[in-house]
Amino acid sequence: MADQKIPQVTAKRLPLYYRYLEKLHAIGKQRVSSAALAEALQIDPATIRRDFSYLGELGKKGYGYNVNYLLQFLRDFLRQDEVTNVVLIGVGNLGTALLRYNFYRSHNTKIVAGFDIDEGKIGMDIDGVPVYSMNRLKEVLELHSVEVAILTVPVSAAQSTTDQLVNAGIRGILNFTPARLNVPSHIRIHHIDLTVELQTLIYFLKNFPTNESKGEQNG
Amino acid sequence: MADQKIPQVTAKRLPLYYRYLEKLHAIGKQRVSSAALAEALQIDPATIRRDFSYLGELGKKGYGYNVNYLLQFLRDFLRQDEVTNVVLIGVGNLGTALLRYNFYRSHNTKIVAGFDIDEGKIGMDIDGVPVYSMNRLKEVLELHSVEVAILTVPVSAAQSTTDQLVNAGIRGILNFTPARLNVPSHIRIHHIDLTVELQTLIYFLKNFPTNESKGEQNG
DNA sequence: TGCCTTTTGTGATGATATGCACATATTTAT
DNA sequence: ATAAATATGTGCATATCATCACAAAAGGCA
Ligand SMILES: NC(=O)c1ccc[n+]([C@@H]2O[C@H](COP(=O)([O-])OP(=O)(O)OC[C@H]3O[C@@H](n4cnc5c(N)ncnc54)[C@H](O)[C@@H]3O)[C@@H](O)[C@H]2O)c1
Ligand SMILES: NC(=O)c1ccc[n+]([C@@H]2O[C@H](COP(=O)([O-])OP(=O)(O)OC[C@H]3O[C@@H](n4cnc5c(N)ncnc54)[C@H](O)[C@@H]3O)[C@@H](O)[C@H]2O)c1
Repeated sequence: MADQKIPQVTAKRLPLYYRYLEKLHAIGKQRVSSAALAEALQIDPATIRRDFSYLGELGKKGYGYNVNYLLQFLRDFLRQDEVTNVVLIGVGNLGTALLRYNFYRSHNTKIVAGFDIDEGKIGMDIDGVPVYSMNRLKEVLELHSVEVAILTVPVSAAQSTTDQLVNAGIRGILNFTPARLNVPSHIRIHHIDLTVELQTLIYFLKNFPTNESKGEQNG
Repeated sequence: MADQKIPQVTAKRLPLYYRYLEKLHAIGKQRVSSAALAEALQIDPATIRRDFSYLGELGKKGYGYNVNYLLQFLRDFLRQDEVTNVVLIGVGNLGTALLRYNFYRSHNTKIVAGFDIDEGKIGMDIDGVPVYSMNRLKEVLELHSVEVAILTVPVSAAQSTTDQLVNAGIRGILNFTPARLNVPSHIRIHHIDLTVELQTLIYFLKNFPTNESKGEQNG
């Protein structure tokens, strides 16, 4: 498979394409061109074609892309029909919001459990997701075959919690804390630093008041 | 000023440096090398030196960087002593979490108001931040000189809300909805798509089980 | 003082990503 | 059937970043 060759930026755009194709499918659209996708997603059409070209020759010249075919292809490629179970550590302000949202409704990802050290939270059920004590971490991860954790604890608890996660066999962490986590090299970490995002936006506004440059890739 | 020449990625890392320097300052550290910063922030030391070099010659050979000096320099450069007022549209799950967090405690950014259409929410006070009806948008933006909005409404309301924001004179939007917003070219938008972040993490885990590659820059 | 060590700032190179521009293939209309 | 219109896939130029590697400068120690 072409997997090994896909640029990181492309991998980040594929879910975007997938989501939009679902929408097109839902309204009965049969075909779509890179130009139409470009318009809707605000990505250059050549970039879109290049992205798809990494996966194979998915389109037809003079026609464009068949929505059903492309959708199905991406579904397989992104393994959208396998449900991935994840857990969330730190059921506070942000953690609760993410739990409530859950990603399952529209996606293939499901938060199956929350964890906290606050006795008041342990035992709660948030929109169907149970909150456990941290000492049940390993047990629950194994039960649900969980390999990915969302980390929304206070920054002071970030490293110790991460150590516990690594110990319990996690492989990937989506880190919302500002901490730079130390982990063995086989663990993958993605950082989402909302404070930095906000500050960066403000920085650009203050320093490039008349913004002609294209927006960068965010999220 | 060197402003015009700073790469986007550097601009995103500056707040990171600033935050860590504050920490060093707090524990009384006087000097720091790019190697030490690299270790703590998990960024290549050459990248750090290059980043600083865009701002001037801030270090001294054989010595490193003076923490106080660098901190003060970045404070000025990032205008960390000017408070930037922002508003938040859509006081739901995510919006409430962001409001509660607020960025003011440790940063120069303050959410001064929330907005919603839900009658049950209008008039509320969330940790000191009032929630207004959407028809008071222009008035409140002007009162507090707000130019930046955080958007956390349902995706269905994203474009119409954006139009209202643009109309009311906003210049930058931090967009948490999955919608690709259409705005005049002078408006700057940063997207934070949490679903895509999670999916991308999972994609990389599934496809590169033994991850040797460095993690990319995320937020 | 003089020598060795440390560490910067940056030229050079390599890696990754974007987007133009067009040959090519296919559709659509007449 | 033929021509015109459409839209892909990709070579190539350009842009943006990351990192190596080292001369040069400054510190620190004997
Ligand atoms: N809330 C936001 O909008 C926001 C924005 C930017 C960054 N963040 C970051 O996200 C993280 C969470 O923020 P928050 O506002 O939800 O904080 P919070 O205090 O509301 O929630 C933290 C939760 O973690 C739990 N916790 C504490 N120590 C723990 C431990 N050792 N193990 C397990 N659980 C533990 C607490 O009981 C609490 O429920 C913080 O690191 C914060 O910096 C949050
Ligand atoms: N909650 C999450 O963790 C999460 C994760 C990923 C993405 N998102 C995105 O963030 C957005 C908000 O998510 P949420 O879970 O907080 O939703 P939510 O339904 O809890 O909150 C949305 C809020 O917006 C208000 N609102 C609706 N229409 C409005 C309008 N026209 N003008 C002003 N306010 C309006 C609603 O009254 C509600 O208070 C959504 O677009 C969602 O896709 C949320």
